[in-house]
Amino acid sequence: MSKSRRQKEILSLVQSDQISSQLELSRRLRARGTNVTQATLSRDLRELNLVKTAQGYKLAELLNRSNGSHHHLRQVLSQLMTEVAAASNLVVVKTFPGNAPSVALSLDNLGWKDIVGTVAGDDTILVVTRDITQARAVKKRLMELRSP
Amino acid sequence: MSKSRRQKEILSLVQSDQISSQLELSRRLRARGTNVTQATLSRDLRELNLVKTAQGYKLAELLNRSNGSHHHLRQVLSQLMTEVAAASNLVVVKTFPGNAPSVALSLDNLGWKDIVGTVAGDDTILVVTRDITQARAVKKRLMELRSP
DNA sequence: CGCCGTCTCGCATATTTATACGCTGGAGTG
DNA sequence: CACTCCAGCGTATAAATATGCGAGACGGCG
Repeated sequence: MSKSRRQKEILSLVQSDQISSQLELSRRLRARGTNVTQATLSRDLRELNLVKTAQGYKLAELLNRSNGSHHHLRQVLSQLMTEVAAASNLVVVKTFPGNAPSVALSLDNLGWKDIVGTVAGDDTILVVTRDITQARAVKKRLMELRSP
Repeated sequence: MSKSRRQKEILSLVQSDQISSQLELSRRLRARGTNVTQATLSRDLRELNLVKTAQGYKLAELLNRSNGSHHHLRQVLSQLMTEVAAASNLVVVKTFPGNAPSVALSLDNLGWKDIVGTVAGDDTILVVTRDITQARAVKKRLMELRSP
């Protein structure tokens, strides 16, 4: 069985089931008639850009969609935000240097309907809402997020 | 030093430098005055949702952006696409069952300017282009991608 | 105060992953 | 054909990661 065929099987296995070790993957493949050692799988996984997560191996390209568990977003947010202020219909979020882009992405992913969009610099994010009231509401919720 | 302070340091370290093992992370933290064992880091990394990639530990939420190396996208595409056909201004891409969403995402990420957008079902993707000519061109390039 | 219950963490170790090395088979070349 | 290369892989093992267990810290609560 060719390398490419094997890698296809790996991708489809990994996407249908939760595989959490290379040994397990090796067993599953054997059950399907493909016989490889863990060493080869280690190499395959790197080539396919699969990463190990708490929920098994995942395609790195897909991690955002499949897995946007809010818990982690909040975890990240609470760790990286340093200040939150409202100004007119904007909320200004300060972060540790360099982390604004990550935090902004997390904010986007929260899916809050009163967040119209975000713009991130290096350590500052502008969160755009529709009006002053929404800006205050967002600020409030972000503050609560910081110290649960 | 509190757990939360330590986790903040981990996030910022991991985002500024390339850290590829927990031992290395432990050393870097020690240099900054934070002293922890590998075991604790293993737990921290899971809580922070950091995954190990060939380029070091990365925030799972960010993997798309930081790391969209086209090589891997193409690898994924070539593995999962089974058929490509053009129809009017659309390109119809067939994939292995269940893989259409992944492939569609990869197609989006290619950044081809003649791809207006994609819609994915379970094993079929509609790729929308502006006209017949673009559809043919996209089809051609996708076919080449499949067998290099 | 004394007695839980809960967190957090280190230690030791089990488990998992990566890799150095060497073999093999097929492609390309003269 | 004979020869060289090299991708691909297994074996053995090194390296890295996860975890069972218990200790200490801290906050209620009677």
